[in-house]
Formats: sequence, C-alpha cells, structure tokens
Amino acid sequence: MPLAGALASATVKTAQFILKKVKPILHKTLHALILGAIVKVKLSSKFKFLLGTCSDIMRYNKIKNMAEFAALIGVSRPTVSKYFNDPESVRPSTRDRIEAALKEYDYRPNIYAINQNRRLTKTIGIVVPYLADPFFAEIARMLERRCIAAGFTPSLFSSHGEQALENTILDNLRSLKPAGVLLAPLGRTSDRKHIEAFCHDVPTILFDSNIEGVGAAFVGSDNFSFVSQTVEYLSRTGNVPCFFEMKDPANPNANKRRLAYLEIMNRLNLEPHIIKIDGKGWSFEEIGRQGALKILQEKALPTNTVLCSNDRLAIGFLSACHELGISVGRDEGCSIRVASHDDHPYARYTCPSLTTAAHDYESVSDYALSTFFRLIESGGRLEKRQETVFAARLIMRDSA
Amino acid sequence: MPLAGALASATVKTAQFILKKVKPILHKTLHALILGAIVKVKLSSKFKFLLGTCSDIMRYNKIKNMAEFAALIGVSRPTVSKYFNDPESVRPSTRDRIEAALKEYDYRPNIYAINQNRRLTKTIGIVVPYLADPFFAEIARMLERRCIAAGFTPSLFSSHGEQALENTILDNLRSLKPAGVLLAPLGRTSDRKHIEAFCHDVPTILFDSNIEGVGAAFVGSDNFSFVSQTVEYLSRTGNVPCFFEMKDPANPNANKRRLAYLEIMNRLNLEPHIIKIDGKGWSFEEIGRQGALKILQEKALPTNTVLCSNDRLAIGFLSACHELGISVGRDEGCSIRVASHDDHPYARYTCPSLTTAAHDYESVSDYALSTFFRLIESGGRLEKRQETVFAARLIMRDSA
DNA sequence: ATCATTTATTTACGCGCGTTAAAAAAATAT
DNA sequence: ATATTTTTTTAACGCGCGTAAATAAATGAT
Repeated sequence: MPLAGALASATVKTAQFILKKVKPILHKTLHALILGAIVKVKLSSKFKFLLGTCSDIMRYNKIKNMAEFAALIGVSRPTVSKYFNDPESVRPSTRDRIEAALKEYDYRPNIYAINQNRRLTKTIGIVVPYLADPFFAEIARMLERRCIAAGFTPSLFSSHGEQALENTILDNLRSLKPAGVLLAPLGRTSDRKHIEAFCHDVPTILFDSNIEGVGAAFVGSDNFSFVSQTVEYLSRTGNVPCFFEMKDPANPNANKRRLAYLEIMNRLNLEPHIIKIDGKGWSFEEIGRQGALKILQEKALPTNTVLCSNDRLAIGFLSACHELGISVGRDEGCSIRVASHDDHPYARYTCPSLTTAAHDYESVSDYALSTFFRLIESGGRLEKRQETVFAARLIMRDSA
Repeated sequence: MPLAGALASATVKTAQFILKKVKPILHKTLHALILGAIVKVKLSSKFKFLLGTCSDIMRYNKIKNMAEFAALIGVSRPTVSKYFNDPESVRPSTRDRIEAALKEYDYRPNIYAINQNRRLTKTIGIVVPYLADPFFAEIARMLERRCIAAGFTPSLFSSHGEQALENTILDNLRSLKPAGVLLAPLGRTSDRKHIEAFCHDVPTILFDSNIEGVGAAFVGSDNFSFVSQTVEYLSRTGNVPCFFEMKDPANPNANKRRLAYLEIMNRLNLEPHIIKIDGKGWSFEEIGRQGALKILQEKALPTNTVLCSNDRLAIGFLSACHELGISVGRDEGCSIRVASHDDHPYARYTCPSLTTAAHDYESVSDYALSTFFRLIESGGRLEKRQETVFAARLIMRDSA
C-alpha cells in the first residue's frame, strides 16, 4: 500500500510537503479514497484546506480569510465566525485555541464582508454637513468616541455642503448596511425626498438640523433658547441688539434663529433690526468680516450691540472691528458689543473672547446616542417620532 | 393555445402585468413547459426572474441586486456588471437600455461588494491624525474633492490622536481593499511597524508627516523652509525671535521645526531661545494660552518677538496677550510681535491677524495625488521612494 | 455504562458582486 | 448568403463572511 505508507510516514507539517508526497500517486480514481481516509483520521477539513492553500500561509505567514485561520487551528470556519460574533458562545477550550492563534497570527475578519452578511451590524454611519467647520468636527468627534466606547465602528462622512454629495453618501451608506445612521443634514439644501427614502430603509436619527417628519427622531439644540438668552442678556445689560446674518445662509439653523430673534424682540416690545450681508458658501468668517467691514465703514449699524447668527460670522466681525480700530467689549471704553451663538471651539480665543450661547454638546450627543441605541435595539422603529431639543447655556465672556 | 396567446398579446412592459396574465394559467404541470416555451422565445432569463421575485420589485419599486436589475432590463448580470465597470464596454443599444432602466428604477451596485471582488477598486482611503484640527479638516477636504473629481470614492478617517485608533483604521482599510491610501500618520506616536506592514500590502502615500522609509512616497511641507522664512523675516525687521512650543508636542512636525530653528539661529549667529510649555493632547489653543499667560506674567520672555511652533499655539498666545492687555503687532505702539507656522484657516481672523508661514496646500495636495495616481497606475509600486517637500510662503499680516 | 440533554461543530447554503472561458447571438464585411 | 468579427450570454467559480439545520460531541443523571 504505497499510498497509505506515504501518508503515514509524512510528518504532517506543511501542505506543500504532503502535496509532494501525495500528488504523484494521486490518480483521479484514488482521490475519493484519500479524502475518505483523511476523514477517518479526523483531519478532513484541515487537509482539504492544506491541499489547497496552506503553502501560501507558510510562505507569507499571513492569513487571508477565516477559512485559513480556522483550518490552522483545526476548527471549522463557522465556529470561528461564532467566536467573533460572541466569544462566550464557544467552548472555553475552543476559545483558548482561537485566542492563542490570534496572538500568533494577525488575522482580522473583514468588516465589510461581515456587514454584507450580518443581519445586524456593528457599524454606525455619521454624516455631517461640513466637517471643515470645527463645530461639526467637534461634535463628530464626540459621537465617534461614544460609538467606539459602545462597541460600534463609526464611519464618518462630510457632505461638504453639497446636496449631491449628501445623496451619494447616503447611497453608499445603504451599501454599508449600518446598524443605523446619525445624520446632520444640510437642512434647507437637502434633497428631502432622498433623505426620506433613506430613512425609510435605514434606522436614522437626525441631529443638529431637523427635517420635519424625517427620520426616527430628532435631537438638537433649541434655537429659540439660544437667541432668547442672548437677546435677553444683551438688552438687559446695554443697548438692544441688532441681528447680523447672511442673506442666504448655508447652514441649517440660521432661519430659525432669525425667526426667534424677531419673536423675542416682539415679546420684549423692542424694535428688531436685521442686517443681512452678502456672500455664499461656508466661508463664514470671511463673509462675516466683509459684511462687517461694509456695515462699519458705512456706519450703518443701527445700534452698538450686534448679535451674530453664529460664532463664525462673529469671528469675522471681530476681525473687521480690529482692523478698523473699533474696540469691542462690555467695558467702559468699548464702542461696540458683539455676541453670538454656538460656542464654537475657537470662541474662547477670539480677542476679545466671544460672549455666546453654547450648545449643550454633551446632552445633545448623549441623548442622540441613547435614542439611537434604543432605536437599534427596538429593531429600527420607534413608537413615535420625537423631537428633542436642549436649551443653550449663556457663556459670558468679554465681547459683550 | 391560450398560453401562447396570452404571452403573445401581452406587451412586455411590467412584470406585474405579465405575471397577472400568466399566473392564472400557470399550473404546476405546465411549469416546465412554459419555461421551455419562454426559452424558445428568448426570454428565459427575464422570465425565470419574473416568476420569482418580480412581484417584490413591483411592490416596492426597489431593486435589491444586480441580478434583479439585469433581469428587469432583459440582459445578463455579467453584462450589467461590465457596464458599471466601464459603460463604453457594452454595445450602445445595450447601454441605452441600461441607462433608461437606471433612470426609472433607482438601482445602485453595492460598492462594498464591488470592492470585495474587484481586482482594482475605485476607493481611496484618507487618514488624518486629528480631524477636529481645521488644518487637517481643510487638507482632507481638498484631497476628497480631488479624488471625487478623478472618479474615485474617498473614505475619510481620523485617528483622533490615538495610536490604537490609527492602527484599527488601517486594519479596517485593509478590508476595504482601497486602490490606495493617503496617510497623514500621527508621526512620533505612530506604531511604525504596524504602518510599515500596512504599507507593504496597500499602496500608500504618506503626507504631512514623514516616517522614514515607510510608504511608497512622502509629500509634505518643508519644515526648514517654514522656520527659515519666519526667523529670517523676524530678525531682519526687529528683534530676534524666541521659539515657543510644547514641551511634549502631539503633532508630528513640531520636532523638526525646533531643530530648524536651532539650525537657522546658528547659521545667523544668533542666540536661540526656546520656551517649552506644559500640556498634552491636541488642545493647542488652550495650551498655548496657558503657557503664554504664565510666561508673560512671569515676564520670562527673553525677547519681544515670539515665534510659535504652529498657528494654534499662536492663537492661544494672542488670546493671552489680549487678556493681559499686551498689544501685539509690528506697529509703533506694540510691545510684542508674534508669528507662527501653518497658515491655519483661522490665522487670517485673529486679532491682530497672524503673520505666518503658509503651507502650499495646493501643491502638496496636487503632488500627493498625482504621485498617488501614478502609484496606482503602476500597480502599487514606485521605482524609488521619493520624499517631496514644498517650500512655505511667508504671509505677512499684522501680528509681526 | 447507558441514555437523555445540552452544547458545539459541520454541512450547506446565501449575501452581492467580479471574472473567466466557452457557447451563442448579433453585427459587420465580403 | 456566407464568413468574419464583435458582443452578449451562460455557466461556473471565487471573494470573505453569516446562518439555519443537521449532526456530533460533551455533559449530566441514572
């Protein structure tokens, strides 16, 4: 029995070795027999594999898929799959073997292949309208960190202020089959129908900017609360503020803030003044600066107190003031006060530091994620679409 | 022949229509016969499909995979696959039919399934060390835009300043099977071996921060050029600058800049002064502010000219100066000059505006991408690892 | 030691797509 | 109409993985 002899004498080390021994005597008619024999000595899966690709592993010391990894340990692929899904679900002895191999060889399952097949994935999509805006960068960072802490794998996308890009991002996200998506839409410039269709298929929570009726829930900041606090503070401590904003704002919450300003001024029986400046796109600082230069040079400011729609405009405004030698602040010698909304990461470092109404970042991201996880756990549907907004906190600094 | 009649009379428009006509007369025993007949009239694939899942499509008006889509048009799946790979590769008449269907039904191939199978994908990974830093946000945005323009699908990741995260990002990127990766590593805190192994498998270009010998090429800015221009300018127009930096900097290029400062001062026969401030992490503005407050209050500044390692520290420095009532600038009445490096997006809007050495963002991203595309086209290997750095451009503003 | 029960593993299939080779059909040239 | 070329189809496989059902092994009770 030359075949059995060859098999018996071969020290089972590498497939190549076995292959060399076996192949010469491997006729088609014997093939089944060999496999049968191997099955008998309980090495079937290992050997089927070895005959194929083990030599590669030996050569590169690199495992390219779960089958190779499983064969290397001597367990079946589904067992390994089960392990990665939940290490507790396999027998301790099996677990140990897998984990030992994991240390020796650096195998990692392909996350995208997993997503393609898992009923429920561990991937979360995060979409923001403009990542180069530190406000969104900051909130995205918080969300990402919390997702990771919760055992998920976040994937971050920026629409760069473009509707078409927002749409393709959502299309791609559909392919990713995420457990859910945290979406801060472009807002007014969003393709409502496209987002609606997306939310119909993928569990999605909107944040920062609401689109009525779209998504499982909305979590954001209460624009009214922002403006009411700043207006109230400014008019209490000095002159009545005028409202400084872009004529055609790119960012989502601008309109709500203007309406809030009008409403509050009305309530307080004060006369509103809105200054609308030119400019489009997301270069708010430059737009704010140019607008401020114009207004200030024309001496068209109706009052010495300016409430900017958002901090980035205010940064530009302050820059213009400095250029023109206009001192800003609440002190005696100052000729103008400037306040704003958002508590942008840089608001602390303007000169003078910027008085502003701060988002409750913490609460917004916490609540967004907790409803998000609730959404996922309840199978992608929530009883009722809830809109939750958090109040702003007035941050008094030196500019007003 | 009622069956043939029904088939013949039915205008083949929608599957539901056909289904309605066919189903009533579709007995089990006739099934095979029908299929046979259909095969004969050359509608086999279309009908096989129709019998199965077309009703679903009609119900949801939604195609879930390429097979369904192909069947809907009446072409084979490989043909559709070919179309998506290169629309020019199919006959114009076929192309038209596919494109017409594409408009009617919103089918999009699953990009991750494609990536899993294609030899060469159209996905590009972009990794930056800290996305909440507007500098990286800005450069990432430029890179993304150019990738999209070149027909690729970029995927952006931020290491958030953490080695472990950088590693997992690279691991995940491996699964994504990108055409290549543009990596701005953490630098000193990177896991060199991990990155090396990654670059061995995936065509990668390093940018912003170099790791000797790792990756197919490096494209970045010439730190020496930054510092030499600012130092030269400052010492020519006023007092000799001291160098203001973090004791233990998180960002990659800090060390090179300090060394450049020392080298240049040495060349110019000037005495160097390095101020090292405490603080860790990526909150450079706050670190710079605290450091500046301390130094300024202690009156420990060796000279009235401060060169900050980077703009974010300078922003903090300026903020501290403002708080202490110290006027910054090159004008007569000013007591201190501050300059810096990077031309951070906000450097224009500090008060006073910040004199700084600007990255040649345009050239860096252009050249990084052109070498990147060259790398991809040449199959992932370049003849020789090249390091390309671009000179800085001095931006004279008001702070120095 | 035997049987029932729990747990683990294997088998076999599916996901959505790329890719290849061979066969068939269509378009073009003669 | 025939031969030739180009395009499309079919069939079969592969990618890296999940998962249900069937089977085998381990465990516990008797």
